[in-house]
Amino acid sequence: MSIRHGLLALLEHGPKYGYQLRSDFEAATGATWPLNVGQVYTTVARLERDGLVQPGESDAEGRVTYRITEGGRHEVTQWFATPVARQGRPRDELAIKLALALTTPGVDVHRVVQTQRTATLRSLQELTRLKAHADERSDVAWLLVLESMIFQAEAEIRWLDHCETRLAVSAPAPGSTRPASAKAPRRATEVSR
Amino acid sequence: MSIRHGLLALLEHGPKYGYQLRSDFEAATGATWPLNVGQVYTTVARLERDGLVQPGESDAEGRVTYRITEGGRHEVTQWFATPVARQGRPRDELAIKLALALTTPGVDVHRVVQTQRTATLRSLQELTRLKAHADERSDVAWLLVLESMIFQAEAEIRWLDHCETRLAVSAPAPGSTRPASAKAPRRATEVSR
DNA sequence: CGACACATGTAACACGTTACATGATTTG
DNA sequence: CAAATCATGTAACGTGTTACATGTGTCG
Repeated sequence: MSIRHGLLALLEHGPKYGYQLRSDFEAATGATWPLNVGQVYTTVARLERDGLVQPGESDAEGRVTYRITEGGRHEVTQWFATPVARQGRPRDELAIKLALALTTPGVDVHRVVQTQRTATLRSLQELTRLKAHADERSDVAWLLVLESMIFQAEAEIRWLDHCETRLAVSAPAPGSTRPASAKAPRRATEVSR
Repeated sequence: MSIRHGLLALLEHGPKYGYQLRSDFEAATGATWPLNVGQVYTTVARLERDGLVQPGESDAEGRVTYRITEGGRHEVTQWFATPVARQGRPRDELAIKLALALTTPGVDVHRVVQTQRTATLRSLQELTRLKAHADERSDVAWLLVLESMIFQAEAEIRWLDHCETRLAVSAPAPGSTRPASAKAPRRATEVSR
């Protein structure tokens, strides 16, 4: 429901038209998650269906605008007042993957963890680079989003390392390929920042 | 795609029937995310449609089992070998909410942050309680999932605190309601563990 | 017997997402 | 002029999710 509410919140600034909603949304979230234009129209249509927005007059250049309704305003207020619940969140694919990797025959858990760790670390570096870029332009919204992702990525790496130590205890020697090196799992290696 | 792949991975243990898949999935992920039985059947039907599973013979008690195919096995291998990409993940609702709260008129960002912080902290405590419970039973899979959520919750709280300090700088006095108290935002207050 | 868990499905819907069709306007 | 961007929409699909219908077996 992120897009739905996001667009709705944007409409509290005043009536907007489709394309504008898209660019505003991307601006507000720092273009971190690109948003297909078509989706704006489908989403707004659904919002209209639910009575949360109304078609407004065409603007000066003849573009179709949408206006938020009383119900829409209420919905937004509600949205901001309600914390995001952990239960309401989508299942964490990574956690599921690792949990299942443990019990699935023929799966090298260590390998899975390391693959993910590398990928996450890489994305963390990329994020840090972007953050520097956002710092210059002092784009607060973008900064917040980026930092959120950075914090998450760091937590993920910590968790992966934690998993390795835990697995190292319960499954000492991972079978075939491994020349008895690399005893302690690579440590968190905090990236610059 | 978590459920899809999850069920598929479970089928690598051998043929299973619907109800069994559900309980096994919940067992593997520690019942953290309850899974509606109906969904197992819809999902398995889609897997069959895509040629990743095949209906097997009925088992001793006459229950309809499903068997994983070669293609299915390949898919699972692929799944475990491919890291979960940040781009592929669903949009982070909390980040979006906060980013939009910044620019939406009439929204008390401080309040939003605090509300979320309280909720997250509460859920963190609940998670810690559950972890103790999982520790006793030494249920590794469940432990991993729980710890994943704990790490995430902690990161979220850190981030929220970070947001507050950042906001405190750019918006010193939040307008009307506030008797000039509470200068420094509540600190991270690491929970026991 | 009645309630409850087991077991299998189906129908319907929500949201997110992409691909495509169609114009108008701008710009190299 | 041609290409790109702006702008609006639609059609179709995918997964996740719930609610319901149905039947069997078990247990108090």
